[in-house]
Amino acid sequence: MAIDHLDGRIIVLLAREPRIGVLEMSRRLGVARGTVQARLDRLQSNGVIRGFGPEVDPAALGYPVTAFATLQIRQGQGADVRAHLATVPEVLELHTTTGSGDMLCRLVARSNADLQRVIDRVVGFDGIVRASTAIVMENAVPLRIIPLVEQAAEKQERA
Amino acid sequence: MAIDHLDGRIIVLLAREPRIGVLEMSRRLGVARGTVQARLDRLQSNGVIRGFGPEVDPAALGYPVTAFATLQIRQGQGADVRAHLATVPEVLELHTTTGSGDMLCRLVARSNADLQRVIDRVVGFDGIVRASTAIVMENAVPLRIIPLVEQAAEKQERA
DNA sequence: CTGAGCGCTGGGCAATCTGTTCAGCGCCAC
DNA sequence: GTGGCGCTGAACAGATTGCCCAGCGCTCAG
Repeated sequence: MAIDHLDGRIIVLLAREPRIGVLEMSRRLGVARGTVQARLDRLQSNGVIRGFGPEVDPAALGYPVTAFATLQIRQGQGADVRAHLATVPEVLELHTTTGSGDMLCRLVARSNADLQRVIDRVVGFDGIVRASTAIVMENAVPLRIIPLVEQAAEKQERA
Repeated sequence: MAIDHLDGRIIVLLAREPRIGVLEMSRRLGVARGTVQARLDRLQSNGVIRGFGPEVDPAALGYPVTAFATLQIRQGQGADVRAHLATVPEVLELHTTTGSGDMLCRLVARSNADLQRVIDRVVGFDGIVRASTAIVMENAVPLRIIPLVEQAAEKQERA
């Protein structure tokens, strides 16, 4: 659960050059290959590293428009709404939250016009009372993890 | 830019079993290795596949709390705010949006109490007028791409 | 103090995969 | 009909992987 400095360097290195391989990593980090291998195994079984899935760019797939929708759900319909949204491919992510809304979801669409279709499909379900949508204009900070990893690694100079 | 059915199968396969390797993929898909290799190269240079960075779980790093904050920015301070937020490790993602707020960011924290510290740091900056935060209770649909890839692949039975 | 457990090192092994190249073949457009 | 393009099936050397081992230093419990 806690990661030390070496773990941090492994993750950062991996994030910067994913195709790098254990051998090359051990060379760069100046440790034995077995060590890197053991650390990686541990990080993966710990769940710190979930996997190495391909990062697909929706824009390159023809879905350049991203939006966030805040949904208000009718009492007791949460499970149904979740199931409904899970069937919509354009829903990339869904969270239930505290606050003014009840759920927050990330959507993509082929165009602003197409976004209307997606939203209609999302909210065209009985349990959803209201939806408020914010279209993303610029992704100022793309999803990142390195700074957090570095911070976590520093705090834990060996668990 | 457009992907066909084979591209879709490659991506889906890769998403399900990231460690699979080109050779094994070609076996499973029933095509020649060179074909898979060429497709992969194309997908990557197209930008459809950005990379294969490790997926790190913030919760396993000691940051189990996720929240979304909607920020209102003082006119003309956008760039400064972006730069400020980029320096906060707990800010995993930042978008500028249309709608009631001006920016939407994803935050993580070590606890609900720690979230207060993070928010203070985020909003403790001159250009930010107001922040409204929603704490994530459940990640009903984790960030996913497969359904979208499948849809994109079906629409394009060979570009 | 002593012994056990643990992590890292440095080495070695066979098996596998990668990057790359080649010729052949079907298909489409010009 | 000819060229371009994509896929196949094969080959090659080079590199990497998964796995195992003995040795060594450190920490902790007895």
